[in-house]
Amino acid sequence: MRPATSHDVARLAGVSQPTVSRALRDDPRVSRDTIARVRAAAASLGYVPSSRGRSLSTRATGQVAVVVGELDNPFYMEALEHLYGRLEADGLRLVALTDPPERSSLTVERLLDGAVDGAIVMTTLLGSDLPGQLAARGLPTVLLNRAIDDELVDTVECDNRQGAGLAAAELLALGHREIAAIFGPATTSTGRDREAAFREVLAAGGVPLAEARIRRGPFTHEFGRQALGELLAGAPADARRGDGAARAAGAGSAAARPTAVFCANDVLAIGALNGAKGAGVAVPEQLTVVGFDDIGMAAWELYDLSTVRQPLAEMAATAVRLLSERIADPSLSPRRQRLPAELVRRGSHRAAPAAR
Amino acid sequence: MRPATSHDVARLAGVSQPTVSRALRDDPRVSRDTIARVRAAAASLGYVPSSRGRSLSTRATGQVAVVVGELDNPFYMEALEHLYGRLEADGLRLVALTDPPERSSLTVERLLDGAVDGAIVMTTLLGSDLPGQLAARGLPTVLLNRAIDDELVDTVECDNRQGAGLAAAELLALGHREIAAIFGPATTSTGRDREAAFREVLAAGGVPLAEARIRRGPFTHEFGRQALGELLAGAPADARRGDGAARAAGAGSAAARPTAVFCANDVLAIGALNGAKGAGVAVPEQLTVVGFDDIGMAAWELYDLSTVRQPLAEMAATAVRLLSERIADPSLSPRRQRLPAELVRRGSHRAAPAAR
DNA sequence: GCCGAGCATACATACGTATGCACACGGCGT
DNA sequence: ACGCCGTGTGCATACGTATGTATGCTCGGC
Repeated sequence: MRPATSHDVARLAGVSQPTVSRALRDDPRVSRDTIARVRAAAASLGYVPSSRGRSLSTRATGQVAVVVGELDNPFYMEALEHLYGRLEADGLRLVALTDPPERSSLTVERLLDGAVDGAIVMTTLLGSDLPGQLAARGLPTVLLNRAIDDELVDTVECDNRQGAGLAAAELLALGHREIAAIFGPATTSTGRDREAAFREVLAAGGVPLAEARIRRGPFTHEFGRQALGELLAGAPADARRGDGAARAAGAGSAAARPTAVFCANDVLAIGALNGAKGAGVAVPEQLTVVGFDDIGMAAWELYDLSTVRQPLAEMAATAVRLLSERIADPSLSPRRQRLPAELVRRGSHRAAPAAR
Repeated sequence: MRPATSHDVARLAGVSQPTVSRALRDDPRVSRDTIARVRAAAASLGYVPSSRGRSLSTRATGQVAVVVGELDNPFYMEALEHLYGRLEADGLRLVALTDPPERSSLTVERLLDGAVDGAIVMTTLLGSDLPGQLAARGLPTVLLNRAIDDELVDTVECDNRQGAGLAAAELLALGHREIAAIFGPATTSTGRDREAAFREVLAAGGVPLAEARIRRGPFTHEFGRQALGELLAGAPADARRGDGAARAAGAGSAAARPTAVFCANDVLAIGALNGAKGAGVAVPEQLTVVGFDDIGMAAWELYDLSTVRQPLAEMAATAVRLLSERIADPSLSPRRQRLPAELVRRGSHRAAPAAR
């Protein structure tokens, strides 16, 4: 019992297959009468048009790939949620794709095999040639939340430098001098830009960030948790996980315990909050924590995380708009949109203990 | 500049299109020589086989739909993660689909339009006819984590009754007598089964659950948060959100504050933990909280949630195995797998204050 | 009564790949 | 020298839909 095709419907309704195709799309050239007959036949056979046949014929799929990192990262999930709604409003379907770096060639193939009309990529690394490859092959592509230095494709991000500057200024204004930071990978534009701006504003305020007060690693909960433990223990910057000797040696050279820590995203910050709880350090009484993104969880009572809000809904809307425009007209030259960030003051930060 | 097709490759390599098709799949009937020539031509053109053309011809797509609820629910995300890996091992691709109940007809069409070879459905409601429809149309389907009463399709779930019984027994053993519960929707098998077993075991232990101590609602963080607030305030069971009069009246008839609350899943439990923090009630000193699922977040220090562990990795593996088997042989009769749950004792529960 | 206009439908074909089958070629055995 | 077989390739076609074009029909106008 194979699924019914438009030919089956045509036979039952006593018309030709093309007429079925037109009737179901309410083509004005088909008479009311025939439309009704075709619809009845289709319903009685439980006919569902084949998406493969259709897309083969029209060269369009109505699907858009969204390339994200780990699926269990709430930031990506919120982004997907926003994108889903926006794409749907444009009649497009979202296909989520994760991008394991070790086989990005597979990802490229999957994007270029005709299964999607366009791509929104959220995992771009700074040196990645994926955007270039996609653009060269004519696949409409938008980078979201991550940028590359070349202007090859459309890009939507928030102003990471401005946002990180807000966090730094807030810490300075609250009198913090013993400041630490958990940054993201330097291979990403978000990691690089947030770090650079945060350090610049601190330095301009006369409180340069010491290397020993910096941890740099993946945007994961576990790294935030571990990094905060190291910072509290005063482990030196070059102490790597599992290197017990270096860590022990570093403990002796510990500077004063930081009174504030900036985390380059909320996932790291929430990891840090959990790490603080594990280390018995009270937030905000003993430690100020500030994140970046303002994911939904940040507002939950147990975190109550002060953070730099990224306008994710607008960013998603913009990304979808740029993509739709480019699908409609692939010859557009690359555009870049940068939206402003905003500081959200909640309960995880307060004035430094020593501040007068 | 349109993407290259196998015809283009054939022309360049000086062979016929079918030979290209065979050469790229390393068909033994094609000579080493020709394979090399075809590969070179394909590479130089940047040829990527069209998934549409291929699937139209083979009637298979290598794609499996996974129907989940809200994307921001960490339980679904973890499930997707597990499923993704297992499907990949079987050479299958995962396509995530959310299922807005108000247009489940759209979901059905999307599943039957030939874009996927099978479906894993995690959102089934008890009375849903979606599984039946899919099965009737011959789409290999597996229900995961949710069951329906009819044996129409393959089903994989954990033993929700046994698991909820473990939680109830633990609370009784710890001397809790003032017990409350936040249950899931009665329209789901998980909601129904966990509630029924929890109540049965409590009743058998001589501590029947009072209706006023029960809240029943969606499996969301927000509902868990709100429900815990109501339970702490002693709001009556029939007090509905926004019904201020009923709530005020109920406050007078409040029984003793509960010493323990069971939540039908971890998302609700974490909502409850946040609600408790918001209400200034300490966990576990003043309130024991037990969840269900053991999602990754449950182990984070700030939650440290005691919960009933669902063997999600095994469930996912089983679901994929059943689906693969059914894709290979659609005539199999429906099977049902039920895996045991396990109590995970962490810091969110302890003996009742009054327990001797 | 004939012709043109306009409407409804059918015919032919394209989209890109996979596969059953036929066919050409060369080597070997007798 | 002839026929057989195995090997490598091409030919024809199928998959399901959409669309450009041709065709048949009806109706109105003169």
